[in-house]
Amino acid sequence: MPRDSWIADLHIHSRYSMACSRDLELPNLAYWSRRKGISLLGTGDFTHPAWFAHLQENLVAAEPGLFVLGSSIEHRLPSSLPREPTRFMLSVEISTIYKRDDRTRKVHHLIYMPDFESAARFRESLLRAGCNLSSDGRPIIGLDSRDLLEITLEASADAFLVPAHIWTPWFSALGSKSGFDAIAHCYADLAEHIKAVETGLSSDPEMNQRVSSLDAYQLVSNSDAHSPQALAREATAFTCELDYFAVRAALATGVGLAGTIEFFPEEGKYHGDGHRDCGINWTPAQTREANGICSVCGRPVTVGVLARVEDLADRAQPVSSGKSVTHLIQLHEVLGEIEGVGPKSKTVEGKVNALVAALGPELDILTSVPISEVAAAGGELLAEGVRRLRAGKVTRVPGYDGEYGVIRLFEPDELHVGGDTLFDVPVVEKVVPPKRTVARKVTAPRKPVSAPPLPTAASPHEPFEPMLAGMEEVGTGLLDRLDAMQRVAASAPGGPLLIVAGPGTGKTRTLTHRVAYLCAEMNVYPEQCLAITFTRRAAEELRHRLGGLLGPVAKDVTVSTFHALALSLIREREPGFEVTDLDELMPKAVALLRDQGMEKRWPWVFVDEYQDVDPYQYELLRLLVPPDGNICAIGDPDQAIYSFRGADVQFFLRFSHDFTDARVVRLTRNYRSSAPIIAAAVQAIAPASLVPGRRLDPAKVDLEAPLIGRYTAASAADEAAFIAKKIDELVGGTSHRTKADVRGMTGASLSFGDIAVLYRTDAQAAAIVEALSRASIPVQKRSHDRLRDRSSVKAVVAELRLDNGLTGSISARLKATAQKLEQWEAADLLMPLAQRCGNDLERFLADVSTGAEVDALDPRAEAVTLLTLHAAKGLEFPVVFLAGCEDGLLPMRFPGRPPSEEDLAEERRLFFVGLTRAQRRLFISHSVRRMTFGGERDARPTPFLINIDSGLLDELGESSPRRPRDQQLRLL
DNA sequence: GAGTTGTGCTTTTTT
DNA sequence: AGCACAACTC
Repeated sequence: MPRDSWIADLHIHSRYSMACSRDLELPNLAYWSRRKGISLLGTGDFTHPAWFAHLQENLVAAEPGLFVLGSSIEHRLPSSLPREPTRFMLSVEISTIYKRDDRTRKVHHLIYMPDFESAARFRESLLRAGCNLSSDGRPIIGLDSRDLLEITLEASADAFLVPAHIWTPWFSALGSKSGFDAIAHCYADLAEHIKAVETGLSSDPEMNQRVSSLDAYQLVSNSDAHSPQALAREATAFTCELDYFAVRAALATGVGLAGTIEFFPEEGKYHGDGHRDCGINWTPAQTREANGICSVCGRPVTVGVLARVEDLADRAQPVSSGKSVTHLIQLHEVLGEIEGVGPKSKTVEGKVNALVAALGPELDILTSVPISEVAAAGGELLAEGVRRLRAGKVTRVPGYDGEYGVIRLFEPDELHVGGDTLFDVPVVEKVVPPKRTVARKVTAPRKPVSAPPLPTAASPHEPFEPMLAGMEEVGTGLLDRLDAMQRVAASAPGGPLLIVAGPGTGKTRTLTHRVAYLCAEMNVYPEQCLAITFTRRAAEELRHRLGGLLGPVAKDVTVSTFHALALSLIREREPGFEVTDLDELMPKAVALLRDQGMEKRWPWVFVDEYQDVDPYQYELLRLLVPPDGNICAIGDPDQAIYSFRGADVQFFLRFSHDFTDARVVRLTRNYRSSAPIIAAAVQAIAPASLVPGRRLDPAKVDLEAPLIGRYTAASAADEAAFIAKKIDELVGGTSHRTKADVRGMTGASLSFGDIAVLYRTDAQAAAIVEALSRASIPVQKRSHDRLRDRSSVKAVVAELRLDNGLTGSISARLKATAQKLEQWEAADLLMPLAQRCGNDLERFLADVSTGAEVDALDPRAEAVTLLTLHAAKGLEFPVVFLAGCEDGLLPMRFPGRPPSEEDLAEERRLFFVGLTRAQRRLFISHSVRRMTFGGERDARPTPFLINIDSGLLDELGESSPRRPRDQQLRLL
């Protein structure tokens, strides 16, 4: 290292991070930095609320963008150390877990902020995106890396991001398990903002310099310390000014960046390949020879950093950047080896203290203190050890599969008492091939590596649907992509048509293809078609998919919710009608149509979810369609779950009676779920099915399909803990390495967004949110949050529209309105849109009303979805947890009020809906005790389980011990 | 005004 | 069930 350089360690953690020492508080960090010889330390963990407060309380501003400890720690330090206080820089490591291109990605990032205000903005953006920052100092969030970078850059123009330990297999940008093949892929269109990468403990610059795509980046090293003692075990040396902006510039250009202090890469936990549990420790060549399969357990070995580097390397030899590289092992490890005791022992601690008091900072002792002085203070053996260390003459046993490697300075017999043989034993030379570095003077910034164009995270990955070129051109093959019964339904002639579509049988697909078929091949005009749904979401989905099939003419099809349709019919007859009570809309529309005669504008009417129509909606349909008219109703009576708000499944069941000569088509081929899930669902609904001869046939045949997991919990908290643990396994571990559960996941992998937890009542959510948050698993309760967001946005917009006294740009008016209503979050959300609209209020109002605009402004983090069974209808997830499957909860029972047969049947349908949301994995859980109706009581599993063949269920453990009462009964 | 009786509670979408 | 609250009665 150049003499005038200073040392920075810009990746550490606080006491609030998982598996980190409780001693990680600012005074201790300052103390240990001084002992180690660090001038600049990252604070780590600034997104954590408690640590953020601790930082604000204890730090005072120093050089631009840097801070120092407000209180003095000089009294704790020996006088041998320079009296310069340690500077701090706001830093945090963030773990992103998300899905891109159908693969789960887990990438760690280091983020730096120049001031507390920017850091606070950054925290708020993450909170707004739905991230949980409280349970771990290193938060796990469901955002795409690219989106995280965007949020970073938005928080401050001076903020920057450095990909962390880029080679580790499980959690990094280039990791073999869940990363990318180039840094640029990871950050997509924002990749140019990445200037430096952290090489991590298991790789050193030489290894990185065999990968030409990394030439574009400065290489930095940090300790990733989980305890104060580990500070500066790796570090970066600078020669620039000691301030945030100079450091940022040095990391961007290399000017002022002197080099790095490194582990011998073999010491890293993931350097080599192997299996820790099987005792297999292989070189990449050995792994290749064994085809990657562990000779002990037969499973693929964990492929380490060295192999990954070789995979991506496009040079046989490294091309040096000219930066200094210093390989070290820590002083306490050197002393531990010499003394024959543990590196964390009291003996070693005492020796280190004495050496620091005599010679100064640990790093100086290891790198620059004259050997004679080391010998004088620490003895000949230590001096020889340090001499060998500085010469790189060490023995290396590589680390693998999470096991640290071992670096030794001496052979065991050299350390025997007597010491005579010490200098006679040949020293083991470096194992790595001699380097042939090419000197390079220029460190000017280079162009980032070119990467193939990537879909950005913002663009949804919609399934490809070919577009019909035009109305006149017959869409040959339009129906080719349907199965036999879907085709029968889609191409049926006019007249009443009822499609009984079981879950996952392609209901929307069939409906959209029918519309497209009629328009493209049967001379039906799109404007003659009316498609009615219950929810805006369903309407949007229908519109979108029709657009994909029909192209531009799709917009001529009227797609509307029942309520929107009612409103427009009323407005045509009573211009200027304002929206009063939502419940009034349907009756009023029906009354008007009844008085004024049938509405004949749409000769072709399509109704989604027909099993959920209520008497008014039914009446409206009768007024839109004559008994022999072209009505196509689609739905599934076994999914009728809305009787509590007036829906009546009888309308579905008597369709053929209401509409003459109705054709009935049944869709039974299920494309959604695995065979065991489908079998269980059919068995569960059978006793109360409203579909004669109910059947569902799995389209996928997978003999490996996992069974349905069943868990008996001791309490609601235990059930929630089970769900949290299982989710951690399913995503292959969130922080520490968990035993991954990859069953049923051929060719794909899982992330948080693929997982849903369903329950009967909203009250159940609290325990689950609590357990998942504690496990750092991001969660979102659907609908609730969104509704709140949307309503506050609406309030702001309504106020903005009303207040004519306000003048100036929309953004200025928005600001004023936000102040008035104290709706800061909503205003923040709308601000970019407002700025785009300038002074055009109409455009602003129109854009807001589409809703999609608002959604697009709010990049939501991927998260496990929590929702009620009712809210889950129409959705599907690769993994579903069905929680609280207990008698009394599902089916819901009110004490003292026995449920009617019809009530029970609807609860059973709710269970059926829940089961059929799952694609690949389904977990059913119930607790033996549960709080209900103000008291905790015993609970039995839902009686609906009785109908499911026990061979389909996989008992995942009974956490509750047999109750004492039962044991006593046995004894009697 | 104090005391009594009755009701609802879960699920939730729609301009 | 068991509580909160509204609508009764005296």
